[in-house]
Amino acid sequence: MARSQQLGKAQYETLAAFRYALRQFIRFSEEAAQAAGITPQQHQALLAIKGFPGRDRVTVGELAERLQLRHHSAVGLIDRLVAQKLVTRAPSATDGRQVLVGLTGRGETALERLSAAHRRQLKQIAPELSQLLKQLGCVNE
Amino acid sequence: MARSQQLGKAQYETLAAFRYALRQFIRFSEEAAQAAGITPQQHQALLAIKGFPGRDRVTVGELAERLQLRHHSAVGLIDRLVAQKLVTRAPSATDGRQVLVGLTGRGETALERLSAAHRRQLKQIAPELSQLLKQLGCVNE
DNA sequence: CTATTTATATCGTAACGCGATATAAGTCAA
DNA sequence: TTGACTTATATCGCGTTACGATATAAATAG
Repeated sequence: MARSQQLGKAQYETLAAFRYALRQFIRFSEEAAQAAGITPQQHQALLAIKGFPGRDRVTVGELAERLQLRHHSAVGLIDRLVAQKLVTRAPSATDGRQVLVGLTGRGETALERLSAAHRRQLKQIAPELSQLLKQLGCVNE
Repeated sequence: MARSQQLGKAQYETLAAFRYALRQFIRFSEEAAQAAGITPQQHQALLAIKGFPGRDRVTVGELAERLQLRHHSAVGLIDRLVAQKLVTRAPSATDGRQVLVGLTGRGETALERLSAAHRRQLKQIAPELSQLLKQLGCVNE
């Protein structure tokens, strides 16, 4: 009986299949964003803003954290979004240091369509992903 | 009752949370690879080779497809892996045009450790991911 | 023998985020 | 009020990666 640290061929295949599925999803997402006329990163940002827990505007720092970016990389991303009129900046009322970023009408529209498509896609691949996650969990434990 | 195309705040939050979880996993993976002394892309390649269904050596074209890369981008990636003695090239016996790429001992070792860590991490986050996938599927349908 | 497939090679390009560093403005606590 | 900290902005060059375009070589297949 193999020790739990030792991975067999099946485990490698499962891990690889999981990453393969993720890459395909990400590729789908990138192509959908490009087709919608925005970059994948911009799409990610719109979703992170609109989908922020309990709010629909976020500070620059919050966005950076949600996107796993450095602060000043987020600033640059927001600059590009503002230039495309997809989001707006507004100073926070409660803390003058903070800037709140929210979607414009254009941003909302773009995100709506993309999100519907993503939800459809995810529903398609969810069974496979769940299956792979389950496989990773239960063998050789 | 909202139409299935219309997404509510909750759906955006779920989509965003899913992407956030993915980004965190990917970041974990990147840091693990760097800590192991290889680039994230090299790690992906090692896994794709060792985890290829039914085999543990793959052609350049197969690797490109599994990594969702262009053919000649895969060639470059393999060049770097060979330079680091993580994989070897060998001509295919059955088709002289093809080149089979397989892991060296060093490659095996690096991948083993990384894969064990990844499996642990995935087991941790699997419940959350599954939950999010389920949420995406069942509401407003 | 010709057309196709597979891999390799080279070139420049483009995107993206990073580290380093600096500035400005607001907050907060002593 | 002063001084330390936080937050956002700005600028610089760098490094990594993958890409398109294009060409070549070798092997296969019809």
